[in-house]
Amino acid sequence: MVRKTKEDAEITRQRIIEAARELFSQNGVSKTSLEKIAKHAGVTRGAVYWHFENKTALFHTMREQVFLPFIDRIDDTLLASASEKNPLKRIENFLLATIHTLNEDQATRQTYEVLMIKCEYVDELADVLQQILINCSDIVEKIEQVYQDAHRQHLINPNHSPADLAMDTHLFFGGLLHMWVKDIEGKRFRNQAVALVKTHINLRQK
Amino acid sequence: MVRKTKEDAEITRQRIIEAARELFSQNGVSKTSLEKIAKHAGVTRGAVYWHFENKTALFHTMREQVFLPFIDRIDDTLLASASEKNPLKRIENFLLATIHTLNEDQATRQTYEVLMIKCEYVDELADVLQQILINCSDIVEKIEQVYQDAHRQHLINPNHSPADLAMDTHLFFGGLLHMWVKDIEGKRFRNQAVALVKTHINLRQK
DNA sequence: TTATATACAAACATGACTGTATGTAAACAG
DNA sequence: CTGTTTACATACAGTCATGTTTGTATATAA
Repeated sequence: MVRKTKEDAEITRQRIIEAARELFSQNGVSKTSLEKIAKHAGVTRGAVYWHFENKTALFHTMREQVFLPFIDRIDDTLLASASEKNPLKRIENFLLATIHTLNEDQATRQTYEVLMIKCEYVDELADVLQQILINCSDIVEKIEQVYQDAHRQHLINPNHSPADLAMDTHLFFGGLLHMWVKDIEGKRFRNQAVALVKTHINLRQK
Repeated sequence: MVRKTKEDAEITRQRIIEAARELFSQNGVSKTSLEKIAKHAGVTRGAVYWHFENKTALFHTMREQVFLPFIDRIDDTLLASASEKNPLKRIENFLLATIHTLNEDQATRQTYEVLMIKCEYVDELADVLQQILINCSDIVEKIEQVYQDAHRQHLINPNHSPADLAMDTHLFFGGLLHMWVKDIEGKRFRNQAVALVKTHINLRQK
């Protein structure tokens, strides 16, 4: 039994990605060989090299599987004024939704772990950093729009510019995510992440 | 010429550490072999193994060379009320001093880079994360003390607890440092890091 | 029905890195 | 002045990862 149907092949491909994600998050990207990934996925390196050019390509695919859907969902929670009228609440909900996904979805959690503390951004991965920076800029812009809403509705201190608030919130949340991921035992940050977000938003209120 | 005096040996040791730091920050920890480090330091692997047990030990030494002095200096800028009376200014100065060191001192800059985006926290390095978390807790505590000062002096909104403000500031700064390091071209964050710090502190003022 | 492309497994070739063991000349202690 | 230790350089052994090539059974298209 060698040749599989297209559906079977797709399943194999997914298995390889999952295996890579798990092993990356357990042992780091560099210390995870394609041999180990293949074995963990129940195939040989032949299969891995068939579906992916090399380990770097696998890494990119793993990242995209979590981040492309994430980017798509941003507008829903952040900019959808239909569901939540209060702009500050919308920002809060956006941040809380991310925390919630991290708590509930193992794939997302593992991927964040790999991206933040279990890979080295050099050579082929160096340009991922630029991608991340661009993504961040986009998010900051969107948060700024929501703060402008809040400004117009006189919900926040008029002395503070929406741009400054947005950047400050973004940096806060970046820091929080990093601490969340680093706090593997979960006793210092993970269990109080929600409270920290609410506090941060509360600091904006007049 | 083989045997060196103690001073010569210490110079060799320092050269090896410097070489490691530079190569780590260029190519990442995993892709930097002890052979390359030795060559870059003008010695052979024999010298490296004489001075350090292995690459992990070298990594720890590199980290400590930057962080032990950093921890020592914290109290000077942050808690020394003699030099700066205004608590909010003291926090601002502390953050700005760190940015300043990053801008001026190449060793610090490279070490931060390695620690944040060019190493993988697995196996022997996993417990470095715990060290980092403990350090962070200490810093948050100290910042909280300063915010308490500010609270007593009625410099900040009395509704905000010093503990919340301290944690928020710490997370903000963690996020800022990460973006600072990732922004290698320096056009998105590095050049406006100082302004971002000042804005953050301004947000606290009544 | 058959030719071809697919989806892998298996084998091959190569190189790099680590750790250790050994050699050695000079510094240093007595 | 001599024995010992120091501060390395050199040589050796073993493991492991990568990329490529080849083999092959079968799905699929024509």
